Amino acid sequence: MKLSQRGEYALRALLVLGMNHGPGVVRIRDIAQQQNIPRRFLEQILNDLKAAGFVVSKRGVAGGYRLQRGPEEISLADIIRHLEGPLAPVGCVSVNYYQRCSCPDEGKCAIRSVMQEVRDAIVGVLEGVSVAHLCDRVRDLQGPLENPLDYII
Amino acid sequence: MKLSQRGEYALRALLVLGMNHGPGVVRIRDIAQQQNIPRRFLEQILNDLKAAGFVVSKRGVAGGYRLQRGPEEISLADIIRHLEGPLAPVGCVSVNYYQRCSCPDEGKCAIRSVMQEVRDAIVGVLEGVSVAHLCDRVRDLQGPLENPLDYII
DNA sequence: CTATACTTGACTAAATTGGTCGGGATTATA
DNA sequence: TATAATCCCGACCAATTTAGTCAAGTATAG
Repeated sequence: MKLSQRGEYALRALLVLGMNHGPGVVRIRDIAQQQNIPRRFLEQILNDLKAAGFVVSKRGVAGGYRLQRGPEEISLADIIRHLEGPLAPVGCVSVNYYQRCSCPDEGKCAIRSVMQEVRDAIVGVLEGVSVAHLCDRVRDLQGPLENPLDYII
Repeated sequence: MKLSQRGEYALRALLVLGMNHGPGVVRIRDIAQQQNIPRRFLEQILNDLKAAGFVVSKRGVAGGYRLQRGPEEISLADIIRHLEGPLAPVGCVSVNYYQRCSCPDEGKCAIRSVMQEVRDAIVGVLEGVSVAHLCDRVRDLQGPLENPLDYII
């Protein structure tokens, strides 16, 4: 698993939406400014996240984005799988994006058995962290803030 | 961490060299045939592994390759780091290939803290497995063989 | 009506991936 | 010493991915 720039931007955007979760909606422009993400690129990314059902949008003047489900219900594993494809280091140990490899017998492939362990280790971490958890970490890491709107991500 | 085709070929080649470790030397051609790797491509890869000090070569008629150090002394982490760069999913949590990211304070970045855990999980597995361990796994997975030269990788 | 925001799809430059190829240097052995 | 086998080295190439940009369209609050 490797996180591309696009993937990192997506996580940051979702985290902002998580921190501001509620009935209202956050503008692309604000996310882009706060997180220093090229605006046009972020448009593309959020559009993709919308198509995938992670966020919903509202158009027009007071428009913007909001998480579709609650932040507790979105795991980093889900997000990254959608953005980057397999979490596993090789296709032949991926559960969601399995791809047979060229070795004659996968059951007896030593390299595969190690990669299996790597996959499990990665997935173990990422399945266990939701957007809500991420928000908690933001609060923990930053301690008590003077101005509660000053959080950094 | 994602393993490219090149990386997988390299691991397979090193595993073959591990299985045949001794004073002698193994020809590129044999490795390529046994593992179904394009010969010219494998030349390139082994050359790289040689420059990195994982293997040594002998030129001329009875030439070939052999591991430079003992198979117990080469960890998969070392190999993959050399072939693919950082094991970490993002540069800002990589120990050996650290790269500062754009967030204002890494110490307070929630995403980074998760990626740190992912990195540790990956490294934990790969540091713990050497080429010798891989060879053991090959033998374990394949059980008692009729012909001891018939092992598959 | 109009300014603001999201929407859609095309486009692009640069880097990475997965190789191929030609020819040169070295060496065991006949 | 000739020669065939083997490694060595650098250039080259096509396809894919990555990180964006851009233009023009659609919806909507005020």
